Amino acid sequence: MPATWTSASRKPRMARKARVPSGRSVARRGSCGRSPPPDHLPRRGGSAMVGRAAKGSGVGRKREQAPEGPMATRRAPTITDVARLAGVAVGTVSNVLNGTVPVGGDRRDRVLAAVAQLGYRPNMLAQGLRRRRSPVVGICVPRTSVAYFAALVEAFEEIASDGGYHVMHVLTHDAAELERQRVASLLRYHVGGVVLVPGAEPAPTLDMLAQSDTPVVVVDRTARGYGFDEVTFDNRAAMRDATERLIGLGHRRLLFVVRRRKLVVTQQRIQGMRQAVRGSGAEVSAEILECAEEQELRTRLAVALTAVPRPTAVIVSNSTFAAAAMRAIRAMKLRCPDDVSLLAFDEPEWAELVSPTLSVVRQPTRDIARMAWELLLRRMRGGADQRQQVELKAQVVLRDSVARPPLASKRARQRGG
DNA sequence: CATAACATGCGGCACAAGAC
DNA sequence: GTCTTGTGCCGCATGTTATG
Repeated sequence: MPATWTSASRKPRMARKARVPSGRSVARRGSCGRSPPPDHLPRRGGSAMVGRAAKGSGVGRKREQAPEGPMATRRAPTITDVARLAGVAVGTVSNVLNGTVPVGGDRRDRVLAAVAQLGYRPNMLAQGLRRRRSPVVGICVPRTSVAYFAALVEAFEEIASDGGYHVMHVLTHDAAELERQRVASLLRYHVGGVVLVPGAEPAPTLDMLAQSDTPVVVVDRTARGYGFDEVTFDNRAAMRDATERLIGLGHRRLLFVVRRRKLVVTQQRIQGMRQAVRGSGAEVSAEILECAEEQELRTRLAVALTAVPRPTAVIVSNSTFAAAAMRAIRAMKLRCPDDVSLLAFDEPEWAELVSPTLSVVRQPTRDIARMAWELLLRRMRGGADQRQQVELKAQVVLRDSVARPPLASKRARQRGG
């Protein structure tokens, strides 16, 4: 059987073969023939029966013969129930609720009253089926413990919701296989589109998405060679700016703590850091420390900060690392920023609540979400032709956790008298 | 204009028929 | 008896068409 029947290929209902002794086939035939099936056979309702059911002819599905009211049948009320209670056609209910055709006066009031009385909520799966468009879009991010991803999901949900869509949200926990599984489950739900923040090894997931017809927008990290629309921010420039600001304050020993060195964004940040170091003309050491988890970071950062000479400024790649770094610095009885400065990519809500307040690279989260939504919507509506790549700017916000390094501030005090 | 009737969308499932 | 293939039902909301 073809996956889709076109109107040309679809068999007329009357012409369908009724198989005996298949009870359901007979029932179907009875329905199509517009005469009630024998009483001992199951009856199929369907909208064709609605008018007669609405008029109380007593012809309808078996379940329609159950006691009236949703509580009696323990199923969610359908548009048919609303129509029957209001004494109008199903199409009229649809027209009232969707405003497709104006329905006035008493009928409209009866429909709205029936909706309220039954607590009717349109079935989105059925709507999607009929409209050939899923009202749900998927967003897949590595984790929501990172403030940036949490904010991204929140902003995207808000924007998509304003557009009449719902968001199904999955997490990959930075594991390639989980990422593939989670995205596969989104595809099984036939979401209308997918926004993906890819992990370090996204090829299987991206291959799968490329083979599906689902519109995709890749966010935050690039996916070269796949032709997906992309929304990123300029990590290289952001890191270059941050590094230049630190060097400008007198820092000469920098430590960049990352979760995954392999990530494209991490590579870009490292490049930005090196560009700034080269451009400064000063003798600056810039080390990279790769830590998979927060506990590992606390241990290894403690080791790094006992080195002689120790780093004077630490840059971390996200908010959970920022919290772990603060703990490590405190545990070592070091002072931030007097002994070591701290700057984080990502701006958690607590950045301005802690002491010292946290310096950050602020990602344009809301703009990223809005742009991702616009691109996805364009793809879902079939209006997109060429691949779009949008790169937004991040902003370095220096607060109390960044200051001149110990030696530089001593010299500055001496110069100042 | 308002309404009723009908057709349609998709995929899982049950079932019949045929092949082995 | 088992497996494969093909057919049609079922769920539900809504767009389209015919009718009053």
